Amino acid sequence: MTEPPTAPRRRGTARTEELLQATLDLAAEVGYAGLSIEAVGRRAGVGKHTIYRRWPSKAALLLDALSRVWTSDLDYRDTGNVREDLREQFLRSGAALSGPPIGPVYRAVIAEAQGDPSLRATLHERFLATVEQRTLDRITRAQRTGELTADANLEFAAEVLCGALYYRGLMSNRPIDAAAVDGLVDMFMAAYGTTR
Amino acid sequence: MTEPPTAPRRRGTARTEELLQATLDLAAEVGYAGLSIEAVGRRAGVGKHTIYRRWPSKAALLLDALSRVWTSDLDYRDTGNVREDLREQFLRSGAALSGPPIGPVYRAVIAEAQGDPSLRATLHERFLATVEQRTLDRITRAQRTGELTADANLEFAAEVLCGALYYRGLMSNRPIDAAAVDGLVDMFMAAYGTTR
DNA sequence: CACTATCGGCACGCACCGTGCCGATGGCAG
DNA sequence: CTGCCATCGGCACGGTGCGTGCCGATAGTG
Repeated sequence: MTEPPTAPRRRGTARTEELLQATLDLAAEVGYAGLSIEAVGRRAGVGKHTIYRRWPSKAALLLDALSRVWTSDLDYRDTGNVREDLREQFLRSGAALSGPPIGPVYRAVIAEAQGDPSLRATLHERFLATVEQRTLDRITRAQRTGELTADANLEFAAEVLCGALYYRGLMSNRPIDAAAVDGLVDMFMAAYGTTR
Repeated sequence: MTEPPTAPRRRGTARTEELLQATLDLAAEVGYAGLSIEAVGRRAGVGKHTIYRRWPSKAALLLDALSRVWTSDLDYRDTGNVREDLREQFLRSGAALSGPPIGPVYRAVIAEAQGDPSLRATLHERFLATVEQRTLDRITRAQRTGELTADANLEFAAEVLCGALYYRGLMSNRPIDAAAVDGLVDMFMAAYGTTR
């Protein structure tokens, strides 16, 4: 993503990796509060200019840092049981969302996005839409295997599932625990499941 | 709320109202970007101290300003048809969330809340929990009239409904249009509706 | 009429953003 | 090996906003 494979590979590339890692470390240590460009620069022993040469804004840096640790939490399992796969995935995503470094960085991106519609669009495209898509893929497979009804509108269902999860994790202050995930998945399965 | 009926009614009370209104006006005019304490003070012709004597932080001011225009959008109708009542209410809430002054102020509160867990709790108690409760009330009535199945877990359902709505309105950049609301309500009714 | 709380105005210290300029450093071409 | 030049870290600047402190002016109260 941030690193073109055939780039001229000057010493800048290594610094880029260090800066992204420093951002994540900082998020893990001091949380959202300390996630400023200056703080990242201080921690990495780097002038601000070195950061601004790579990312046009604080939000861009945070987005890149987020994508560094985010993708690993997106792979749904496929055991043949949708209910269990969704449950397991939601619990895993919920735990990742709640803790460092993903939680603080995600929160920082959301805070930045509130004042910038284009950033909000980018956030949605790069992360939320991806999560929705993976969810849609999984439940579409379930529909094909007969676990879900054929006439279900799964596109909106995927958005509702992810939306409810992120709402609880990032806007509400309640934990994404087993009870919450069960309530969510139960409603989904009650709506579109074939095994009553 | 902010104005006790039997307050000693010094000149301070009138200023409080003016300041809340100035905050809302500012949100409607310049949006999220201009929502700073200093800007509110400038607009109202008021020293910052006059604001800080009333609210301990920027977030507290925004919360009070929000509750000034928020309550009017919470009254569900009860026509005897849950699906239609939910639909109508979600479309109305969605429109309110998208435009000024509620939209910008809400976004500002959310941005502030990302860095302050206690503020996040307050936001949830004062607004999100209220919305969920009203929704729960409405669908509980529907359950009693037989429109919804008796064994449905409506508490989580209410959270899912509101969560999906707020997710779309505040985190995603997609509009809360009829298609989205229909998809949401359809899933809910498919899960717990009795009229198949 | 005097008293006192509140007022608007101004300034401060702090933090951060984003930019400009500097001399130093290190990788690459010749 | 050597010289070149992009990138580097360091520093300073102007701008904005937060939250606080101090000032003299003002307006309600006793």
